[in-house]
This record gives sequence, structure tokens and C-alpha cells, in this order.
Amino acid sequence: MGDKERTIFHIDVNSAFLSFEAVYRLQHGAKVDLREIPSAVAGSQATRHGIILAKSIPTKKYGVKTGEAVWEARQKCPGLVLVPPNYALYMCCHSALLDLVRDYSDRVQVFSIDECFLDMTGMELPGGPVAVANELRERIKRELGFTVSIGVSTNKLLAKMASELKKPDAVSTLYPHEIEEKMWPLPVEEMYMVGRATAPKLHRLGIYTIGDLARFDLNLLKHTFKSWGILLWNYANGIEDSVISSSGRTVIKGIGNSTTIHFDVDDRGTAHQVLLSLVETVAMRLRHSGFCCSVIAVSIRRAEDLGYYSHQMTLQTPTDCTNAIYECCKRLFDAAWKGEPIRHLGVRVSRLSPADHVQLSMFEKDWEDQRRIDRAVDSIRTRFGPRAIIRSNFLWSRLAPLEGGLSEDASYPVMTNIL
DNA sequence: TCTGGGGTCCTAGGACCC
DNA sequence: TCTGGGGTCCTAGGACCC
Repeated sequence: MGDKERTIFHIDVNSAFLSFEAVYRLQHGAKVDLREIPSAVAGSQATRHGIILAKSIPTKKYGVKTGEAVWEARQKCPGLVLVPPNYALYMCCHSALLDLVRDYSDRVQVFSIDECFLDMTGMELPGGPVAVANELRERIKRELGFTVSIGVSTNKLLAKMASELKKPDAVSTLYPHEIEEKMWPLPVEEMYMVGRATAPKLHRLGIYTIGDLARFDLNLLKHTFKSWGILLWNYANGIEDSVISSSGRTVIKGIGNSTTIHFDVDDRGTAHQVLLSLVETVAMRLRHSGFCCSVIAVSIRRAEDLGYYSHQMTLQTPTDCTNAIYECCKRLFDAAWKGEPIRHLGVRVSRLSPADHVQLSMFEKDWEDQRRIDRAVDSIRTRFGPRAIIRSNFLWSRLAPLEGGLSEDASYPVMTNIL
């Protein structure tokens, strides 16, 4: 990393989906600001997508949590105003934020739809980093209408932890010399990378705060958690030196779609059809990205206990062909399914290689024909909409012909692994 | 009448090779 | 003639993030 000290900003949109929604509605004549009343963005219960995706600060006061079931949230907070998600709108807000932020640095790492890192190292910062961060925060509020929390420090981990310190609409620093005072007193589960499974294990070792973790014996952590233990100890001590990867737009490792079906599936035929609707979008995205895949995986979530299992296979020859992937998915499903009612199905392809130098296998003689068909379907869907052409067996079914998938915008933000 | 959907990385165990 | 040992690849499952 060199010995030069860096200046990193982490920008986090406060209650992102809900704020985007609130701003949009105000701009279109709404009288109430969703951010000021108990409200949330949530999926539809009728189609069994009923969970809270984002909530207002007043809602938070009722103890409602993101990811919680809607009926549960309603019990805690009667009168909760719910609005359906609108991902296209969120993408617009995301792009607008990035455009604005790039005025301040060209080294921007998109971390998710509502978070990014800015490398401000070596920039002229009139009044210091905090003054510039405040100006940026004000400008976002003024021009885009929503508020952000900005964390300022010398690496990404500390900048990210800093942005959590004060919300909404705030700038916080967490410099190395402030770690002991600002970060160590926090509960260990508030540290990035300490999740549901790790927290209780740390508690069992007598580790309750981030400070406890930072001062814990590293060898003992290594013994218990392997490489994970080293990562946790480093983070607790503010040690993290990954670079901001901006231009090197993150290399995609895999593409997947999954869906919760609005009724329980208990027969093979219906399951196959769901898989097909997932493969249609996965394969289209795969071709759009210019890759072929070598690994195909199908995952199944049971209806009764939400238990989950998966099955995967490696191909001899990489492919991006809808039918080829679908045939594999059917085989994988048939081999894996134990016959229980299914709530959720997923398809994922990985081990990607560039599509332009895929070796043609002499056994797949109709391969070029298939590619031609896929290309033709893709171009019709691109020109006339994704539903301009669908498989006839979906016409009389209860299922959507294409399931899941992100807007064809290739710049969709994907979480870029550990910092 | 149960909790979405998109990702990433790591690890253990088995197969197989030399 | 007892049983190494190192390496790679594959799969299933588990952890985490937003």
C-alpha cells in the first residue's frame, strides 16, 4: 500500500429505498413526506414477497427491522404505510448519485445500490476532508433531495464504520487514533463482517465489544475461526488496506436468478417451468455480459421449514445457450429434489469465460443454430420489451415467462466482495 | 399462514493423479 | 507389500454483505 496515508470517504444513503421513494413522491405532488411518518418499502404479501426492504426513522422506533415479515411489522407498528418497491427508480437515483460524486473524485468504487467509496488521496481539500465531505453531503441533499451519511478515514473499513456512527445527514471521522474511543466501545455485532453466526461464537469467548475482539489473543482466534479469525481481529484493530477499484469495474464471477413462487410447487413439471423462466433471464444476462459458463447450479428452498439445498455440475464445454443451460437445470433438479413442496427455486451459473473464444465441441452440432436463435430472441426482446416473445407453454400457466433478472443496464451495482 | 433476491468468499471431504 | 504424501479438481454447505 505504500506508506502514504490515504483519505477515503464512504457514502451511505440513509434509508435508501424509502428516501428515493419519498423524494419521487414529493416531486410528483405528494403532500406527505414518507420519511416523516411510519412507512416502509415492502414486497407484496399476496405473492409471498412480504418483507420490509427499507423503513423510515419513525418506523424504526417501533422496533421494525429490515428483512422482517410484513405481518410482523404491522403488529409492531399499526398504521404502518407500505409502498411497493420500484427498482427502476432506485437505479436512476443510484446513477444520479454517482454522477454527482464523480465531481469530487474519479476514483469511485460502487459498493452497492446505495453505497460507494471515494478515494480522495492527493486531492486538494480546502478546509480539510471534513469540510469537503460536508459540502458534498449538502450538495447531495440540495440537488438530489435525499440525505447521506459520510464516513471519513484512512481506509475503506474505517470509513465504512465511520459512516455508521451518525445517521442521518451527517459526516463522521474514524481515524486510527480515534479507534479506541469511537469504535472499541461498540457491540461486536456492529462490526462489519460479524453476522448472525459469528456474534454468538464471539460471545462464548467472552467477546462483547469490538474492543474485546481487538485485544483478544490472535492465536486463539486463528485456532477457532481459521482465516476468518485473522480478518476479524484485523478489522477490530482498523487494519485493512484494499484499494479503491474504480475503473477496473468489478469482474463478475457468476450470474443467478431465484424466485419465491407464489404457491407451493409439488410437481416436477411446474418446477421445470419455473426453472425455465429463471434460465431465460440468466442466459440472457450471461450473453449480454459476453461470457459463457462452465458451472450450473440449481437451488431449492423447502416450503415447510425454509430449509435449503443445492446441486451443481461442471460442463465439458462452456455455454451461453438457453436450451443447454435449461437441460442441465432439469437434470440437476431431478437428481436433487426429494419430493417435498417447494417454496423457492434458484438458478446460478459461474466459472465464466469470454464467449468469443469458446471451443466448439464436435458433439454439439446444432450449437451454432441454438446461438442464432438465442441472439434473435435477445434482439427482439431488446427492441420490443422482454415479454415481446415468450415460450408458448407459459401462455396458460400461473407462472411468469421470465423471472427475476436485473435491468439490462450492465452497470448495475454489485457488492464487490470484502472491501 | 412463515422470510426477497442479488452477490462474494471459504472450507471440508472425496476422487483422482503421480 | 501394510496405509504414504502432495497436488488439483469438484461439490455441498455455510458464512457474510446490501
